[in-house]
Amino acid sequence: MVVGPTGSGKTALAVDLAEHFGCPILSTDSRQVYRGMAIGTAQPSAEELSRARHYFIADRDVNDQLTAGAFADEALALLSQLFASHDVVVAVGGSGLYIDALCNGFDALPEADEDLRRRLQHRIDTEGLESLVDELRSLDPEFCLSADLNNPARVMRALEVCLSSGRPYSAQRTAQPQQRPFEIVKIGITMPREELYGRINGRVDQMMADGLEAEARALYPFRSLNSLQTVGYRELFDYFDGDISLPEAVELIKRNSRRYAKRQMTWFRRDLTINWFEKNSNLVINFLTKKFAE
RNA sequence: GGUGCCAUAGCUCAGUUGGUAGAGCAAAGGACUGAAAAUCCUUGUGUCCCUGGUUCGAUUCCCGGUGGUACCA
Repeated sequence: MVVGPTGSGKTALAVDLAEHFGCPILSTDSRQVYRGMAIGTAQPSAEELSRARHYFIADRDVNDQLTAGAFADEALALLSQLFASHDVVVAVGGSGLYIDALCNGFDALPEADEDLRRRLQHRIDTEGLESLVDELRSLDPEFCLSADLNNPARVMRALEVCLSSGRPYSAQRTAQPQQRPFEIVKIGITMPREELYGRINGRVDQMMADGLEAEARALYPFRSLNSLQTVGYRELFDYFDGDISLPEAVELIKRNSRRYAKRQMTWFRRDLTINWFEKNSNLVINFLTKKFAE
């Protein structure tokens, strides 16, 4: 499994590994799964796609929302098939929660409930977040002790679980990693911050040259979908609305990509099972070959 | 060339009636169990342009310099 911040060169490394080990690639990216977002999400190029069989790349409509839990279920089912004919499968992507769901699994909590979420969101808009926090405090006081009660997404999810299961959220969380029927070796790509930011900025310019604006224009009607809450599109939607200029939108895409990369690094840094490498396919291949021989 | 104005955090600037300073943005650190490229939390020491003077004490006042800017020539 290859991880690392956006723009670090995960895709290229994954293709090299897949080619060397003669295996398919499973993407663990929450946005590259959608069709019509090839440029903005930096999906693998046609050339890269031809060098290895890819899964979870551009294989669903933007309306067909994938969530972390559903992804893990689908990916596990797929992996059990793939491992029937392959000793190795390369997974690659930067979505920390998706990776966690796949590697460690989630506790048996209720899934997202769209209707309930709409109602809760409406209450936040009309009564304020504090109203939900008060209710959550009565249903799950323990969770409120350690939770980030300023975070609407967290409060809503916790309340959603309490309401739809009838039990406190905190009582249903075990933080117990689940066993997987395969061994996971995590490879992380790292490089100096300055170099990474330079790559990210350059890649955004390249995306614009490749036609990101037209791609975003085509997705504009779907802007409210979760799949379009994505760096590279939201900023251009604001430009289409006339709220900002095109140069401003491009600058914001660069800044938000940098911030995204930083959040990814924060996430990955605490995973002590990751083996970190500078971007160099041969070193990684040597490392893995030795590892697999054990 | 002359005159006025400006010079403070990476950037844009505020401020100190003389007691070494603070906002926004950028940036950094962190959190994360079915929205996760989402969402949220925390963090401000900087030769206050340089030399000299006045003063117990100057980033602040004064002389000179340098750079920028506007107007006049």
